[in-house]
Amino acid sequence: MFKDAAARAIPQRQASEETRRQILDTALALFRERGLDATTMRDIAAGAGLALGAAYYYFKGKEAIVGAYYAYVQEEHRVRARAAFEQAGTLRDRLRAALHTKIDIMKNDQKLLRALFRFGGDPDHPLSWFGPASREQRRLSVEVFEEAIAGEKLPDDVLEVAPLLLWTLHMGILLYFLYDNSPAYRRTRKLIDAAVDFVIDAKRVATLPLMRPVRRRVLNILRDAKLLGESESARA
Amino acid sequence: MFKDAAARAIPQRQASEETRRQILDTALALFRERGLDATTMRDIAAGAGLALGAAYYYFKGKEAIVGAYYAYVQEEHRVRARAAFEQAGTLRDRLRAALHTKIDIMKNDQKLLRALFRFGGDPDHPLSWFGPASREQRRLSVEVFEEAIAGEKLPDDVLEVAPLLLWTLHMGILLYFLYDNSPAYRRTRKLIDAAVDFVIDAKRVATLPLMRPVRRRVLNILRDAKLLGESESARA
DNA sequence: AGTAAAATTTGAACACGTTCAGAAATAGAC
DNA sequence: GTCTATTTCTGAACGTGTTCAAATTTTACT
Repeated sequence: MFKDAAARAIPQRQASEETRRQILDTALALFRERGLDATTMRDIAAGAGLALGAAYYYFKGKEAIVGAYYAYVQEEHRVRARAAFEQAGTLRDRLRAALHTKIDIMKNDQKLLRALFRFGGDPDHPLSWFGPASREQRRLSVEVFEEAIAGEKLPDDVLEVAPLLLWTLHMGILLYFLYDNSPAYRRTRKLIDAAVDFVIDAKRVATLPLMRPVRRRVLNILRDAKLLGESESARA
Repeated sequence: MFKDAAARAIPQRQASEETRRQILDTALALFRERGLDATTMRDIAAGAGLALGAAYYYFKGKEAIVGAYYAYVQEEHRVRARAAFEQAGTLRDRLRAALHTKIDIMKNDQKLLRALFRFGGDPDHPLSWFGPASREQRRLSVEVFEEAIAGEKLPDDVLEVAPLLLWTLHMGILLYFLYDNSPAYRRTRKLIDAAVDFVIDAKRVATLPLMRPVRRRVLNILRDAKLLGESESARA
């Protein structure tokens, strides 16, 4: 039948990967130009010089193309944020970089992102924000914020929730970005800076020893809600 | 041509409103049974004993039917929350009531709600969460939380943001509800109770005179982001 | 009752996303 | 070079949401 799974996973034709790219590039160009809904699979196939069916050979469907874009955004965010972290010394700089780089990547794709957000609420959908299907993508996204606060001296319990909270903030800012129609998304940029300043202050207050009981309460809420995995300090 | 606008607004046929109801009820029954996507407009029309086109005479499209359900949820929430407010004395009781009644209304429609959430991210969509098209619905929804805290003695600035913050919390809980697969949505119920307790505590801290500068900063962020309308205390 | 206008209903038609049976092109073995 | 299996590609076909011109029913008025 076939040699083995590993060998079979490698594309036999070098042209294959190129064709896939061609379809993806054509699709994204059309999405940006006319929007997701106004771009038909027939348009995409024609633009890539192929028949309709060929597009479905490379992508399971229209949403899968959007999914490929999403994966690109995450990977690019990782790369750019890390590069920025090399230069940025203070926590403020690192948090700003983590958020601004994300907007940098998506700044030309507001319409596309709006369409992507459609699938967020449905846990069973492969492109949901919190569902099991996008678990890996989410992990990578949270990891960026883990790295952003990596050098900080923080109590254990804060270390445990901080990345999740920052990721949530980041999702909120993304949502704001979707609705932002100010030139060059200046309002989103300002919101990021203001939000980061607020986070810095909140950190100062939240890490006071006095606040330990409050932190424990928040942790317990999140754990009961299964929003946070179990951990050592669970039975306190 | 016709008498006048007022007379014309009244349905000529009493049967008309009944037919509309019939379509809506059939649609919702099918949505609950098979889900939104698996239910076709042809199914709905057939179930209501009509031809396909008739369904489009009463509803602009499939999404409009979902929109009608959404409007029902809001109205029902208003009614139930107010009834509960009559009985509930403490702020804790009132906030709990405001949130629990909402879940009560939607508890059989998780799948439908997931489909509704699809449109939330797109500002141009009539069913978006924050867009101009759903402004009125949103106002009604925020109003419930205004009423929940109506009797409280609160500083002006807190009064200004509190309903918006509570509404945001409520949206977050809704999102959690969408993903909750615990029996009888017990996790969502627990989260509501815990979140309300947290809000009560947060209120206690946030209303301290000491916290006034912090409150002003938050207010300024929200105003700069246009998430809050301008007001008297804007130039402080 | 008769008539015209309006409201309601019909079902064919359109463009879309997706599927699929098979055709064409290519790779690998001999 | 020939043959076979695999990859790649084609385009017709299906079911969908939506539109629309036309048919039918009801209302309003004389």
